Amino acid sequence: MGPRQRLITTATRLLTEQGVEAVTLRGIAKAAGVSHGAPLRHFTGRAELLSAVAALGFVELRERETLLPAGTPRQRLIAACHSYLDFALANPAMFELMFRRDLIDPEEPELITQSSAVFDLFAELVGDLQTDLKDPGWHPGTDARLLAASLWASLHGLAQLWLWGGLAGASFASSPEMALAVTLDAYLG
Amino acid sequence: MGPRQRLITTATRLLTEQGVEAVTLRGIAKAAGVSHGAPLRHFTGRAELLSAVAALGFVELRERETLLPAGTPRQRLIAACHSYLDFALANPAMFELMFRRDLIDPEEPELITQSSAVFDLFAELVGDLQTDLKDPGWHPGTDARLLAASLWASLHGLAQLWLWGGLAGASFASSPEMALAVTLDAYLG
DNA sequence: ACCACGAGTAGACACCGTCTACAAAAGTTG
DNA sequence: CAACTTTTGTAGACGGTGTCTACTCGTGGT
Repeated sequence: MGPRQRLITTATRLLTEQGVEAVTLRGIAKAAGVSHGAPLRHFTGRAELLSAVAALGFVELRERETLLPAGTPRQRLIAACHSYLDFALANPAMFELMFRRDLIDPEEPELITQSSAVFDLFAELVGDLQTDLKDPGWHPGTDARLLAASLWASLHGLAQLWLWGGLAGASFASSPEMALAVTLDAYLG
Repeated sequence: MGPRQRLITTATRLLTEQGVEAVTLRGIAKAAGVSHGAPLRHFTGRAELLSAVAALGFVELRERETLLPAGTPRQRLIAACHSYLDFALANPAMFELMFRRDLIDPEEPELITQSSAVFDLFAELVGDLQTDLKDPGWHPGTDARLLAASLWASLHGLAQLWLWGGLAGASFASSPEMALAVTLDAYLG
């Protein structure tokens, strides 16, 4: 494992263990046992390193959505929605980093590739349900990618607001599962 | 206007003009024409100042949702949803600050008060539609606040993902209005 | 006259990201 | 083998940031 990869894994560990505030360039260098300037030999700056970390987050998210249990298109889409929320709740720091424009570089090709792959997979599940013969009439007129974007945004907002904490005491009980059920009922009910 | 209020308005101006990255304690002090340490005479730290700014953001958001045109409960709820998205798109920096836990103090009483007020108002609109006699059968069994939280999360995710930019090229056309229409159709269709 | 207090200043400290000059190690090539 | 190049790492510096402390300067009250 080259030094570049070692820095990425060290940063990932630091991120999940100590949160997004701890992922500082000097902190990563210290945790990796190198001097504070060493990371800049392998990355043009902090944004590039953290972009690589965030890209791994999207990879992990996609793996979750790939390993869904078999079932009807409807069951698989519902499982994918749960997966998204589960991922965000299980990896709050990574989830935050993945959408923090000030920490990562949105133009990074690897990041665009991996995030697009997640969305494409999700849109595919939506399309599968739309064209399922045994489940007809589900949003027949709307573009699958537009529908997927809308549904994904709902899940994303749920995860974001839950992690934000503002709605915790106000509305949900002890987990966003209840609200997710309402959301899924609205789209799939 | 006391010095505390002047610092808040200066910070707000700096935020909307130059983005969330520009809202630094020293930058605010310079923009206000005082020395770099002066703000700490009126705020315990940066988080308290920015929390006051974010609280104003929630106040402005609530004003938007209060000044909705008259109409049926259904029309008013739809207008409120558009208002939320409009606010986020019109004030992207403020919207980002309002949900950045690392910049504000989520425990700040004023912040909790104002954000709760927005949610309460939104939940009231949801409740009005639920009990509207001319529009029966809309999610009759679910708690109004839970339903409001789910719907709000959908709007929030839409705004967040749009401002993030990842879905722009991928799915929406040139504005999130299309996706919002899909979302509203799912909940209210 | 005194003094307490609100408000501001200047300097220091510990971080941070980034840049530069330098050194060592590793691989490549004559 | 020797010389050279590339990779990798180091140490220091610079400007920026949030926060703390000591000090100053009015202003109003007793």
